[in-house]
Amino acid sequence: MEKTPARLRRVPSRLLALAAAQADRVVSSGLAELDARKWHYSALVALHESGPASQAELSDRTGIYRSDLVTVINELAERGLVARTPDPEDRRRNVISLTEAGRERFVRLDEALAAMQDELMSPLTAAEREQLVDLLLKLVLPKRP
Amino acid sequence: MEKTPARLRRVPSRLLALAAAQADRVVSSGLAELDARKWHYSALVALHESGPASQAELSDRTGIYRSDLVTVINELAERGLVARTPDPEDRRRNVISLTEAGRERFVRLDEALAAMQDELMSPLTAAEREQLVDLLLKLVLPKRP
DNA sequence: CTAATCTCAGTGAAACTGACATAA
DNA sequence: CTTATGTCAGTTCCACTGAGATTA
Repeated sequence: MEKTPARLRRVPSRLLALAAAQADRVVSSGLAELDARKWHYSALVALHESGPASQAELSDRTGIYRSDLVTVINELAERGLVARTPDPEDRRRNVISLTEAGRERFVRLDEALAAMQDELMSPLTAAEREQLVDLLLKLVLPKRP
Repeated sequence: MEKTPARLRRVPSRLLALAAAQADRVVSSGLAELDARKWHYSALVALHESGPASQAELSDRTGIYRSDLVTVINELAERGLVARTPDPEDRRRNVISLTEAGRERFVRLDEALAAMQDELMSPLTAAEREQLVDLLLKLVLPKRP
């Protein structure tokens, strides 16, 4: 990958893919050491921030597909981090809620995640990091008419 | 994905993943309409810019794994865009070279790719696009002491 | 002997899609 | 009737590993 053709070097989509892959490696391997995965963290954050929710609602909040969410919740429940209880008001639904262990887990993962972000952003100054985040947000956010 | 938890909203690794996925969708689907894939383009660029090469060398220049490169070259050769000829000087090697059709193809894809980059960077001004590219390069480039 | 090159087979994860039973 | 929910099965693609055959 060293003699990258000049024409490719500044292609945005390629740079985004490279940077994302790099970031993903750091984060995924960091979380793996803690017996967790990205989606575990996403789900825990959503539950921590907005409280118990149905799986469909969680899917909305995290961007995880409903079908994949089943597995994530299974894994979190196995570890005793969330509880899955039927919703008495709508018997199609499960209500997913954080357990006490889940709350502690969230704090632990949150710290670890912050450290990983620092690590992978280390080539940038604080101002540059903010710039990058702002630019990415502009790219990612749905356009407003 | 609308009520994203505040804590997740500005996490760099997440934003990179989202932006990269978005870019990848645009580019992949755009190339698919032209019966091509990202790697096809990468290989064609490398060949166009630095001339014929062994597969190992191409792997270095494009970042495509040697094992995956086999398939890419197969696909390009099927379409008559590259020629795979044994290297007389080292009979372990294949020399991959662009055909005339490959050169034309490259030009076509190059134009299409540029248009797609414009499309996906459309939320940003020209200055912002440069900023973003520079920041990503800093993130991605191997550190020099 | 070892090392490099190409090839093939296969793994593991991510990002989907489709279909189904149950219940509203 | 239709729609929503949770679940399961399965597809496609990517990034990567490992091993074997050939040749240096």
